Amino acid sequence: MTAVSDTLTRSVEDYLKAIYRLSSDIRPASTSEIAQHLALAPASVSGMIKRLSEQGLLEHERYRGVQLTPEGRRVALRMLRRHRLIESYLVAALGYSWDTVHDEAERLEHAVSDDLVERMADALGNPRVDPHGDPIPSPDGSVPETVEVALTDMEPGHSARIHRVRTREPEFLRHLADLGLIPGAHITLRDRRPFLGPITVETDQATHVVGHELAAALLCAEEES
Amino acid sequence: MTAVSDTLTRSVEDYLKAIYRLSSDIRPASTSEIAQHLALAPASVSGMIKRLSEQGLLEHERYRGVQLTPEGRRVALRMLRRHRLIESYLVAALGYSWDTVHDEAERLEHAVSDDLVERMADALGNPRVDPHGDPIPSPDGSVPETVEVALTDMEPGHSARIHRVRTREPEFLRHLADLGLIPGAHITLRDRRPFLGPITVETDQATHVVGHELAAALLCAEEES
DNA sequence: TTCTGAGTTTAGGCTCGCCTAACTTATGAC
DNA sequence: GTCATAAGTTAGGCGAGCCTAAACTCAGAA
Repeated sequence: MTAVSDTLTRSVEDYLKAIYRLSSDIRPASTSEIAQHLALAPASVSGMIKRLSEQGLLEHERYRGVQLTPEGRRVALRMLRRHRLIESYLVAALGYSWDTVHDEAERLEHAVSDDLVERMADALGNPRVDPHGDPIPSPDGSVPETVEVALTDMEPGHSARIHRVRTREPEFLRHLADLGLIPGAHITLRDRRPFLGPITVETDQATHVVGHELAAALLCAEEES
Repeated sequence: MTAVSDTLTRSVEDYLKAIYRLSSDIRPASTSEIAQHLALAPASVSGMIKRLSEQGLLEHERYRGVQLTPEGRRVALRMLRRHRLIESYLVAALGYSWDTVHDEAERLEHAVSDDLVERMADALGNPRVDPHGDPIPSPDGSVPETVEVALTDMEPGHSARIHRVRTREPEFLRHLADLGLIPGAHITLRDRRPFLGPITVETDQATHVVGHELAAALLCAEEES
């Protein structure tokens, strides 16, 4: 068996990850979006798209954008599993904080073997989410669906549990950790000012006023109050 | 500060490691040796040697061979530290056996950050040797000197402690582990047949007869008997 | 319906790191 | 001292992956 994933370069893996993130079943990813995401010139992306669609990793409709094929999605999910498990391992086993793991994982995800990834998973007891609350795809590529609502879309008075944090900015992450606004925390929305105004949120420890941008990064599961 | 080591490719790191291994203060590494070691065509090595000597990482005397400059040696030792610490970590923390860690470390050594390497070192209590008994260079690049003699060069009746194992062949390593011939083991040479004949060696548990090739891979520190 | 501009693709060029083929150098046998 | 040969180097080529500049497409405004 010679799986496609055996011969992929680091670059290709990054393209597929980016396209996975930027596209959906109903919306293809555009050349310029991908270029932006990877910090490359659009022309470079066009070239790579051509190669990858010839390899059967994505579908390309000229001037319209790209979607992953099942094979391409398989690769992307494999990278996502690696990335999130590596982040989890670095935090749990080597004392990294959640605002510093991203770059390290970004490099390691291309270098680790499947064996090592699964050993890390076992050592952690096969976690289902990473330190930011993002779900870890299973080895066969399934991702649990969850219903989440941004803190900015909740109604005042409602309670919820923080599920995921949608930023990777170290400053944001450190600030959120300082306030106790981390995955698993129980919160109640107290006030929401209009026009992207600040949000007042109560944790089990304290009450904080946070900016709209920060609140929008917090994805929550609402609870009966 | 922009250290040279910030911009090196995986390939360059491998060349420097190979040259470190193949050369000494008195003997330069030859083009064909390096090519052999890296499984490349000699012409490719010639090309890379040119680039690396222009970068100040090695000294090249045409048709004579290459030596590392202090800067080149610094890079090589940094890679060696990484490699050996990664091997140590994988064995100690993730249950790898000493015959399977090499390939994994070979890829990871190019991807880890200095920070991660030092965290692994700390987690292990800053070991001085790796699972094969090879010394781990310190962060500043110093390598402890040790006096070692191959089992094939010892006199019958003499006792010793196994320091290092000079092979990476998984089959050899597994076999040695089965016999208890691992770093730290106390042994006594019982018999040595001439003409590269078999060696009889006694451990604390048993007595084994091993082939010359295997015995030559065992580097020992002799002890008073 | 035509035109314009944003977005996309093509054309051509570059470096890295490898290759093979052809040439050059050093060395040791005679 | 000459010369055959092994070792090393140069020349030229290729794919990956990036770039800039130029050409093309599509969609929305006039």
